Amino acid sequence: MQDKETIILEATLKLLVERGFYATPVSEIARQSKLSVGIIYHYFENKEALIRQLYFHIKKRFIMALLAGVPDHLGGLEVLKKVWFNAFTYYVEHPLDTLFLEQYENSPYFIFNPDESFAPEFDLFVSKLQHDIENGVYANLPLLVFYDMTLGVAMSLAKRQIAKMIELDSVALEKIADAVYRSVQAV
Amino acid sequence: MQDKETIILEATLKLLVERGFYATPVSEIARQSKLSVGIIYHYFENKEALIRQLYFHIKKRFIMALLAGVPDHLGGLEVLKKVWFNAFTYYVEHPLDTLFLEQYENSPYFIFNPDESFAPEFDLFVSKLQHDIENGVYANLPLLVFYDMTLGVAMSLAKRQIAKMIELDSVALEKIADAVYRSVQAV
Amino acid sequence: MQDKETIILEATLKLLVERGFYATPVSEIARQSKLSVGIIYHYFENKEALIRQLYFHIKKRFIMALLAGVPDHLGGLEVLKKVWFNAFTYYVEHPLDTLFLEQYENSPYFIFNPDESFAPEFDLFVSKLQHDIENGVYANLPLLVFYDMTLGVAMSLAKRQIAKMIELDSVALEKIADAVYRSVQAV
Amino acid sequence: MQDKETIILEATLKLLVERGFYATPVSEIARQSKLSVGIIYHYFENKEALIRQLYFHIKKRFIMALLAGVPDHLGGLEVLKKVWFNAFTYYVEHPLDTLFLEQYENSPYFIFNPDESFAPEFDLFVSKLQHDIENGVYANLPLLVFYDMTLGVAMSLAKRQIAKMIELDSVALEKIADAVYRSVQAV
DNA sequence: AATGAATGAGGGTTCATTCAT
DNA sequence: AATGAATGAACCCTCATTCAT
Repeated sequence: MQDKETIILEATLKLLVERGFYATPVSEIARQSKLSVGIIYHYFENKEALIRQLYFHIKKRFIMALLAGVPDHLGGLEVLKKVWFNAFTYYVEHPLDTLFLEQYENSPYFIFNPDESFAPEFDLFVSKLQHDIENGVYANLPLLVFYDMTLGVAMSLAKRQIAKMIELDSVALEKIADAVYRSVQAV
Repeated sequence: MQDKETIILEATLKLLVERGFYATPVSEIARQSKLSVGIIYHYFENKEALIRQLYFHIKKRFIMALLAGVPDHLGGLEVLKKVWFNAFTYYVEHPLDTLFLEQYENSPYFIFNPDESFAPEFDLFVSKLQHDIENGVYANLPLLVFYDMTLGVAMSLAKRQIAKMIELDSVALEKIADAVYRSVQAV
Repeated sequence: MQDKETIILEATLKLLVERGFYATPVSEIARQSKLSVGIIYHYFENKEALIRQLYFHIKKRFIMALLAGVPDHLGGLEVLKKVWFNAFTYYVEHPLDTLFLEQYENSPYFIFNPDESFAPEFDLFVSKLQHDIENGVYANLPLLVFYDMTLGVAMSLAKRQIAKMIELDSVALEKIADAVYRSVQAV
Repeated sequence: MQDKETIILEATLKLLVERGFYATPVSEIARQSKLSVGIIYHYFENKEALIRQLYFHIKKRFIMALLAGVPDHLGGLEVLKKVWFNAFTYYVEHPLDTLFLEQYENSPYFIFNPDESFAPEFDLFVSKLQHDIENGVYANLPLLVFYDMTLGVAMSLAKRQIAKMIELDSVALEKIADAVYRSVQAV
C-alpha cells in the first residue's frame, strides 16, 4: 500500500483535473482517497498547501522524466529531440499531470519563480543549452522563447492529443520535432 | 456611459484575472462595476453564464483583431505573418483578455467545440489555409498542429512578455515569426 | 374586459393555489396577469395586503353563494340542507377558491375574527340558526360545533372530490346531507 | 440529552406553527435548537426534506396514538368511539402537531398518497373497518367520507378548542361522538 | 395610470477548518 | 494517528419594493 500522503495527492490530482479547485471540497478528496478529512489536515497544512505540494510533486516528476535515457555527456541536437519526445510522451501518458500543470500554471494563484530548482540534473541541462545558445550553436533567442518554440509546442500538442482532437503517430512526431528544432537553428 | 452589460463584463474580466473564478464573488463584481448584485442577475442568468458570455465576448474580439489590416485576397506567407503579429500585438496590448482566455480554456469547465464560429471572416481565412496545406503550399500537418506551431507560440510568448519575463522588440519578433513559419514550410 | 384589480386577484389566486405564498413572487403575478409589477403596487399596498384582500373577496363570494336560492323566510331543516348543497356545489365548482380558503385559514397568518361580517344576509341566517338551537330545534351544541359537523364536512368532502379521491353523485350527497343533519337533530 | 435530530425536528415544529414555512429561516431553526446551521444540513438534506421528515414523524406519532388502549380484538362501535376520543385528545394535547398537520396537508407541496403506511397496526384497523362497512355494519359510504364525518370532525373541533374558540367538556364530547357515529350507522 | 430596471437585505446552502473522542 | 461531527463565515441567488421615465 502506498503511503497516505501519496494517496491524498493522487486523489486530489484526479479531482482537481475533473472538477477544478472550486468544485473540489476537501471532504470529496477524503472520500476519493478513502481517508478521513482529519487525516488530510494531519498531513497538509490546509487545502492551499496541499495543492501547492501537489504541484511541486508533479512538476518534479515531469522534469525527471524529461531527462530519462539522455546520455550524461549532454548536448547536441539529438539530445534536444530526445528530451522533446520524452516531454510529449510523458504528457500523453500522464494526462492528469498535464492538465493539472496547465490549469495550475494558468491560474492567478501561480507565480512563476525562475530561480526555483526542481532537479539539479535539469538545471545542468538548461545551463548547457544556455551556453550553446550564447555560443551560436542555436539561434540567439532568450531561453524562454527557445522553450516556447520547442517544448512548449510539445505540451500544446499533447493537450490536443489528450483531448482526442489529434492523433500523432511516430512519423508525424518525428516530422514535427525536426521542424521545431529547425526553427531554432542558428541562421 | 457604456451600457451596463459591458460594464459588468469588464469588471468581471478584471477580477477573474486578478483572483480567479473561485475568489471572485458576484458581490465583488457588483462593487467593481458600481452596480448592485441584483442588476447583474437581471442581465445574466447566473455567475456561470456571465463568465461564459465573457468568454465569447473576448474570444470574438480577439478573433476579429487577428484579421485587422489583412487584405481581402487572403493567402500567402505575408498574410500569415501579418496575422501572427496581430495576434502577438493583441495579446500584449490586452493582457487581461489574454490571461482570461488561457485561464478559461485550461479550466475543466471549458469544452472545446471545433464547430463553433466566432466570425465568418475568420472561418474563411482558416479554410483557405486548410486548402493551402492540402495543396502542398505548407507542410502537411493537421491544422491544429499548424496552429500550435505558429499562433500558439505567439500566445505563449505574449504571456511571458505580459509577465515581464521577456521583452521582445520588433526585430526579435520578426526573427521569431520568420522562424515559426519556416518550421511549417513544405519540405 | 375585467377591471385590473380583479385580473390581479384572479392571477394571484391561481398562483397561490398552485405554488403557495412562498413560491409566488409578485413578478410572477404580474406575468400571469399580463400586467406590470408597478401597477400591482398601484392597486394594492403590498403583497400581504393583496393576499388579504383576495381572502375577503373569495370568502364573501362563497358566503353569498351559500344562500343562493334560499327562500327569505329562512329556517327549517330543508333550508339547512339547501345551504349544505350550495356549499358543496360551490366548493367543487370553484376548486381554486376552496383550496385557497383552506390554505389561508390554516396558515399562521390567519387570525379568526368571529365578529367579522361578510354579508348581512348571512349574519341573519346564522342568528336564526342560533335561535333555533337555543330553542331546542336542534341539538344543543355550540354554533361552531354545529358548523363543523355539517358544513365543515361538506368542505372536507369537496376537497376530496377536487383531488379526485372520491366522486359523489347526487344520491350519495343526499344520503350524506341527511346523515350529517340527523346527527345534529335534537334528541 | 435528546439526539440532535429530534431537537431539530421539535425546534422546526414550533417555528413552523408560529410563523409558517416562509417566515422560518433555517438560521432561526438553528438558533431555536441551539445548534449551528451546518449541523442541520448534516442531518437533513435540505429545508424541504427536513419539513417532509417532520411531517412523517408527527403523522406517525399521531397514528400510533389513535390506537392507544384499544383492545386487540378490534371492531365494534365502542372501539371507534375510543379511537375518536384518542384523536381528539391527541390533537388538543399536541396543539403544535395538530396545527402543523393541518398547515402541511393544506399546502400545495403536499400530495396525498393513499398507499403510504404509517403503522401496520393502523392499516389493520382500517381494513377491518372497511370490511365492516362492506358488510353493512355501518352506512355504505366510501372510507374517506366515513373518515371526514367522524375523525375529521374531531380534528376540526380540536382546532377550535386549541384556538380557544370553544371549550368542550367530556359530557359534550360524549354527545358529539355519539352523534357523529350515529350519522354513519347503517340505516 | 403604467412600466420594468434597479436595489440590497435576506434566505438556502456549502465547505474549510477544528477538536473532542 | 485517526475520525467525522460540528461550526459559522461566506457564497449564490431571489424577490419585495421603489422610482425615474
